[in-house]
Amino acid sequence: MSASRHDPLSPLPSLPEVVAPEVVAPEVVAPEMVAPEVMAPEVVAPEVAPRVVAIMGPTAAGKATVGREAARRLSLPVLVCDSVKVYRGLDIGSAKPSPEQRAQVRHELLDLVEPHQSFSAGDYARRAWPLLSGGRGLLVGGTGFYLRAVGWTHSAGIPGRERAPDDPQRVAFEQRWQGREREEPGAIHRALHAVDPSTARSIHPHNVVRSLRALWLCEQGGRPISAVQSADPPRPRVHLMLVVLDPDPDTLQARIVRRLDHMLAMGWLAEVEKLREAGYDARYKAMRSLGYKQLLGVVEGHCTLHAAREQILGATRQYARRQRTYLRTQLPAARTVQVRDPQRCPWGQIEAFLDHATP
RNA sequence: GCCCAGGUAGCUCAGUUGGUAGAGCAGCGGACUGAAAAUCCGCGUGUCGGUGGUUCGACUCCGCCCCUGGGCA
Repeated sequence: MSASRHDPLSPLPSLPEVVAPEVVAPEVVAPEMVAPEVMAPEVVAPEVAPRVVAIMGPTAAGKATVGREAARRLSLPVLVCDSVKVYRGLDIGSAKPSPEQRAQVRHELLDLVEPHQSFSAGDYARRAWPLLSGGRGLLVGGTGFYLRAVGWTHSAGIPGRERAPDDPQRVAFEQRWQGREREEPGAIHRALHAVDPSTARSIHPHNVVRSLRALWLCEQGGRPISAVQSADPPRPRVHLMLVVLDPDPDTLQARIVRRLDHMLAMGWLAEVEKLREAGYDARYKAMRSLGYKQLLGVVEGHCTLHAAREQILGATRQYARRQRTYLRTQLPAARTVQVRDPQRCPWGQIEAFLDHATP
């Protein structure tokens, strides 16, 4: 079971905290054991892996404020880890830092692409790695999946993984299969089961997005993706300290409501109108982000602003819950601390972690 | 005051000829290998408005009362 948490090979490992120079890291695969194209080119030896503090947490937890304070204390730029803030023009709804805040503290990994462009976790990781070359890094954001892409190598050597979602060949492949799925529901998952039973078993048959993704990877790799993955399991590439901002539920709910109303007062709806006038509608993934999708409905006259506000609130709570689950279960950092009160961040621990073993 | 239509899960509503209830949304939990603010999965005891009656048995039939719409005065 490649993607199953029951497979002992599958859980993400984290780097050992102390690495003596003579110890050979178990994660580093001997070159003669694998074909060159399967080797992850970016594998780093543990002793030179960057030390990264990631301030993560559910939406509206107050990450940005803590992140800026951390940046000042640690003299590091904020590397924003957020899958919506990478889009230009999605400013108010994604709660991007203001120009004043950007003038005070350096922010990176914002405004990387236009809303019609595709952008993946891999793209994000490739942009983030050069910014860690100093050996220390501060990531701040809510997209755990992007942090995972930065912190661990994944499935090196699969040709398809480098192809963007809007690659013509990939688009043709997906359209062909989606057509078949419409005629014959379940066709994609059955096809996946035929070529890669163990991956198919780890994906629910109704999850067409992931089934299709896996099928594409099998097709591109010319063999089951589960085989590729077990030959090349994830390896940690940074020393990660995870600081999870996790306010109590009532506080978070109140903050979510307050922040949404603030965004609306700042002109979020006008921002969506402007984007739509520029041709960006629900066809584009960026515009299906939380809140943008609902406000697009208002702009197009399908629903009232009042109704959209209620829907956004509900969707935001659900999203916050998913974030908390992800951070709790999917990111085995070398060290994890939970912070209930953003005023009481363990700065001493964070500084000690960053300084430890830094050349 | 009279007539009609309703009162069932937090909300909107189903409930066939009587056998003590179930959908959607909300809520809660979970999965996650470069589409992740996406995608997907799981979780349903609620004085069936109240009360008296008919019945072996009432959300269901009958009486009275209360509440909410609409209509007539």
